[in-house]
Amino acid sequence: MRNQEIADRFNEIADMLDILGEDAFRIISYRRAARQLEALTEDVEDLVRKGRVASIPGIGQALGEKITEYVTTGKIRYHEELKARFPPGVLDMLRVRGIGPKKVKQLWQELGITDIETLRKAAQTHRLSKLKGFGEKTEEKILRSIELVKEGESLFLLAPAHAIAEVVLAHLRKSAPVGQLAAGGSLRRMKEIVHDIDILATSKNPGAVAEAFTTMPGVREVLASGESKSVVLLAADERLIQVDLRIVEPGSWGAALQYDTGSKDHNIHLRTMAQKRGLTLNEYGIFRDEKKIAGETEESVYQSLGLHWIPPEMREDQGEIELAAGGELPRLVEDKNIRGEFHVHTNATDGVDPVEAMVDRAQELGYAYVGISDHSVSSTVAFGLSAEQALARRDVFRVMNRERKGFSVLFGTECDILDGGEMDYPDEVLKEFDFVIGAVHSRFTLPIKEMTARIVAAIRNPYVNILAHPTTRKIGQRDPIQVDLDDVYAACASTGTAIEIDAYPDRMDLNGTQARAAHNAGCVIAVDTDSHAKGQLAWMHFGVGTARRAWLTAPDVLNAWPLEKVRDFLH
DNA sequence: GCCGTTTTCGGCCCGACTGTTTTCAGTCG
Repeated sequence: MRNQEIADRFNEIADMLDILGEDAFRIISYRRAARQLEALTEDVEDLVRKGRVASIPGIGQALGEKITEYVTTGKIRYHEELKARFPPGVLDMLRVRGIGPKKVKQLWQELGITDIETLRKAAQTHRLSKLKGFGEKTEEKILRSIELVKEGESLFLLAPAHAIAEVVLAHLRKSAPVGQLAAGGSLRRMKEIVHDIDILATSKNPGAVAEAFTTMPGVREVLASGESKSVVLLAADERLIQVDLRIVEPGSWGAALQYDTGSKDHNIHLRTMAQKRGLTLNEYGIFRDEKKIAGETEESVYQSLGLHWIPPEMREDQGEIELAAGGELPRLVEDKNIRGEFHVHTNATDGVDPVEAMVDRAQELGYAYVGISDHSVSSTVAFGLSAEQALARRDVFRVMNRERKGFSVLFGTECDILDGGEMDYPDEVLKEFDFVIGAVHSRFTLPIKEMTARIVAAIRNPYVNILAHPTTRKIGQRDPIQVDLDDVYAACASTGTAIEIDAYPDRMDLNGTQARAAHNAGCVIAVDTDSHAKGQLAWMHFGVGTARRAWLTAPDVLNAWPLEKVRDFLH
């Protein structure tokens, strides 16, 4: 998959054209194409082979040719030519908050400043204030922003970001005169990575809400503060996360929530639709000639455009608006549809809680069944069990099943897939389990052909029921393995092997885009938490959110099935 | 640079906050 590489180059081209002061709409086209490539479910190389790149929205003749050029030659000549005109470091300056393309151009051409370090020194010695449009405050702001750039790119996992948002919401509910209150943005769309937190409130006294917001505990920097919008940097998990607050009148709640939730492309699509109908859509409502015709609820906004309400997780402009227009939106899986899960560890291997505690929690969550799947022998760092140790636990499961009326505990294993695709336990051991999860935990750097063959071989093992965390990525720590996911999906579909959305926060593997492709290839999806402690079973909410980003319905999700049907599938 | 039940040319989503300006450009989302 080279989608991201091409997206990065398109974004760089856009940055460079921006600094050069080229036509703004051309720049928008590059950025939009980059976003489309990042969200694409298919491998762009496949599309090139099939001559279908121009089928991607926002990709026409010129960008299609550049994509084809990159796929065939590994570079884009236009990108290289542009880049040769820029000293190294110039584009980095865009990462400093408050510095945009116009200021970069001024700094570079009028003062010869071409990197962040020189910029810092120039600000300290007040050389910047000589420039038109720069003043004392701008210098101070630049110095502070450079410090913040060093505190790391803000990349937050969904689960912790969700927890931070809950704290902010609780604070505002307690200490500010708010009416309605919610988090929007990519958090509400359940993206596995979020860069900031968007909070939306209604209030009759916006000033007081903004005051409570900008002075709440943990605020390190107030970046903006006005009657309708405030932005702060909040210290959380030993880093800084940007939190935006927007305050509107109750009558604009729905329009503002819709606006704040995004995605950007989804919103642009809606606004274009509104425009064609002679309407204006903004965060305050839908207007016909200055007269507001909708906006109090999200439903009213969508309805006035002839659309059904679209679940936030689907709002990526990937065809959901067309479905909503035809009344053909899928009925997405919900938390309450989940009847159990399969990927749960205990203190028999690397979990912290005993099996009884994990099962208790599963019952408290209202599940009908839970599968316990501790590690196999080769996972030495996870204290994997020998075949004898694993099978010796069967009696414990028999007792639990006798004692717990109306609840079933399934006896499983998360069995390593070894280098050549053979399983870590022999078949005569695997057949003793109620279910087997296959997983790669070693040799992550195999070349794509070997890795694909290895995983497909495991999928073809008749005792393997579920493929766990298929790409083995750990967000921010380990890249995904090189594997042909299309081959993996095809193998899973043809053998009746489920494929997993592992909802462990730094895995989220498959992610929504991939799970949608797996589903389209005919795979059954299992949503699991990979819990290593009882509190982690609650992460199912984020797994379900990811399943919803994949447009899955309850019948598409293995653990939303009744137990009898699950047993049939496992057999 | 893209795109088309008003268009193959002439449009392109819409608004808030800041700082440096005397009415607005730049930045950000």
